[in-house]
Amino acid sequence: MANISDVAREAGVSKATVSRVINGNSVVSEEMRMRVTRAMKRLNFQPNAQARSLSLKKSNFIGVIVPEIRRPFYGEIIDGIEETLVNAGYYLALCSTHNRPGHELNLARLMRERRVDGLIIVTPRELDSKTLQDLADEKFPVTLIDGTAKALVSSVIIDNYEGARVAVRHLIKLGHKRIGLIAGLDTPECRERLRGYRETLEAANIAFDPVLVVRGDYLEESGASAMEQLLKLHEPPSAVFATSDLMAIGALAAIRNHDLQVPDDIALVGFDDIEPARWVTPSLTTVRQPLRQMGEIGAKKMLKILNGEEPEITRIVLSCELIERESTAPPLRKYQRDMAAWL
Amino acid sequence: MANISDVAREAGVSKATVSRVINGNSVVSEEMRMRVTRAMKRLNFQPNAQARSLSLKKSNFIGVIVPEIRRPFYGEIIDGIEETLVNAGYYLALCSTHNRPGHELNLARLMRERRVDGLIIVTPRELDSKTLQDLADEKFPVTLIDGTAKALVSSVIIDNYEGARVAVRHLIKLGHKRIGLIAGLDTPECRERLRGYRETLEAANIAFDPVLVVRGDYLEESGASAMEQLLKLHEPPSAVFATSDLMAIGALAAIRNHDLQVPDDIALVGFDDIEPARWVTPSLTTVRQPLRQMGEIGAKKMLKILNGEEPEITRIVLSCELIERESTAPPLRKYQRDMAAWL
DNA sequence: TTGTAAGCGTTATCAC
DNA sequence: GTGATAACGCTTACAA
Repeated sequence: MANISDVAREAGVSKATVSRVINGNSVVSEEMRMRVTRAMKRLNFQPNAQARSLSLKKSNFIGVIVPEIRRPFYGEIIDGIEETLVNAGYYLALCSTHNRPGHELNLARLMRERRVDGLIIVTPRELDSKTLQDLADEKFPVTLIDGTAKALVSSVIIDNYEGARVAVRHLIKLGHKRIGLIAGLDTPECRERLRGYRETLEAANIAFDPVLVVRGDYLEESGASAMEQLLKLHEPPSAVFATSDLMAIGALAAIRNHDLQVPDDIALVGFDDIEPARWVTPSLTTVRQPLRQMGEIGAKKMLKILNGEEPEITRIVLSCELIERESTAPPLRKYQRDMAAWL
Repeated sequence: MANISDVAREAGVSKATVSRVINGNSVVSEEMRMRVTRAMKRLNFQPNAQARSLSLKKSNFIGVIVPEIRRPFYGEIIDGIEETLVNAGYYLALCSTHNRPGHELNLARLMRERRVDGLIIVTPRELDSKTLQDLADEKFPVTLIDGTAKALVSSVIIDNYEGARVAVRHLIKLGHKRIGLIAGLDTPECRERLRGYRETLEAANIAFDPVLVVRGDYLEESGASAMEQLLKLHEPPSAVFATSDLMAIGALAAIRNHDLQVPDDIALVGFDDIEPARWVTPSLTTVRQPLRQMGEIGAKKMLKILNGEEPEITRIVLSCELIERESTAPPLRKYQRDMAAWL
């Protein structure tokens, strides 16, 4: 493949002139410009962005690290990042930890060697401070999406506490008093949701009952087995708040296996609002996370740091929104059953 | 950040020696190795992979171009690609066309300037030959997943004809005679599925009725409106084959809106077997595409080309598998209704 | 076994 | 305006 020297020779000018024509920032005479342009055409010249990066000390690549690519939850975030970065002339170096905890930081080092200009890490976990702090100390731009770290890096998260409150408040308002919680991985995010759950109950004078709290791993299967546990209870809940839609979908299946109905026998609220939440029957009432927007905001923050506009560390907290669908209703049936018994 | 020269100075050796220690291929005396290693530690040296690439004329980046990242269909493929490539020491430069037809080739040029070592293009469409052929002519490694092109590049696709046959045969075997088709975009892939549909019907002596074929765009909404059209027919189908799960899910909603039941009033078969196919009610009978595997195989082919093992152009055709779930059944109800009328 | 020096393909700083 | 020339940070003949 032709390079600048080839073009320079072909056009009978210096490399410097060719470079000026390519970048179009310096002044070049019209004649030179034509000669160079024509030579580039003839040789089918394509500039080597890699060499350019070496000289400029800027690769225009941003490393993006996610736990998993295929999960729509992350796909949505990545899509938001991608669109924002590409529009600004950056490229994505994407890699996945395949859910290995702590692997983010290995990948971060690798990406760093690749000389990415910055790093966007998407994770539900709390990251070990050391490596991250090293990066921060070197003034290397890092942005965290969905995760937390003690290190001084910018982050975009949602208000998990408030998200949980909204969900539980909704159930309480419908008349539920015995409300189960299917929690996710033991992450700061989920602890916040647990706190939201607990405090909302207590604010409504409903005693917190640890037996109603079961832990899953955010995925479908764990939702099903958590629900199984709740159904085995002496006094099962009339409503359940699952801290991910996937777990809610699993719970739905478990409930159905017991020949019970959602929402009449058990009301169900999810979290995330991934697309399939609309597709299941009954469609899921859930707490929407602005996933795509989280990606966009994280990417925009990165761009600002890269442009030197806003080097300060920010912690952006987005709020969630309750999406009411068919999986929640007042605890009707039970009353009806009781009433039927009275008559 | 420290570079090789810094390390060389710190260790009191030449750059060449440092380089040798880093790459570990040449023989270096134990003493030198120690001195260099210690110097690297002291300076917290991280080699610049970019400069290395420039020298080696090899970036270890593979460009991956997809229509959309968030859609599980592509997510699954990307995940397969990612795992395979990362295990082989490569990195992904990912970008999305955001479904703009033809945009693949612009991105291909951009990635090429970035000096990626190869390009994996995921697309349902037939690509314009010219640009692709240019790349092929330059011996630039390109692999196509799911798409086709007249140009001479390797590709991984599924047997769409056979996939459609399997689906339609299943419906015929159940006793359906009036079978609708919700087709996707007008791509070679979908034309094959249409052909499979048509020829399977004809092989069973069922006349092909163009009124039963409606076109969608593979997405949910289009499936719903296509189904609406089919339901408006004077004589609606008793079974429908949708060429994507997303369209099948849309169709499901439309059917339900008309107070009809799946599978009793209308049986439904999808295509793809994305995760949500299992989650909807009734769960979808569908034709499984080995998505992850397609990504893996495409990536492996790329690795082989890169290693010079298998430069020939191959066209790998994977077969699909029918996954029977709850959305298909014999056209029972109708018979029952007719029988009821007789009594 | 180690060092010297040229090269990878750009950009940027100087002169002219 | 244009052209030498020195970086950028690494690898690799070739020499010693």
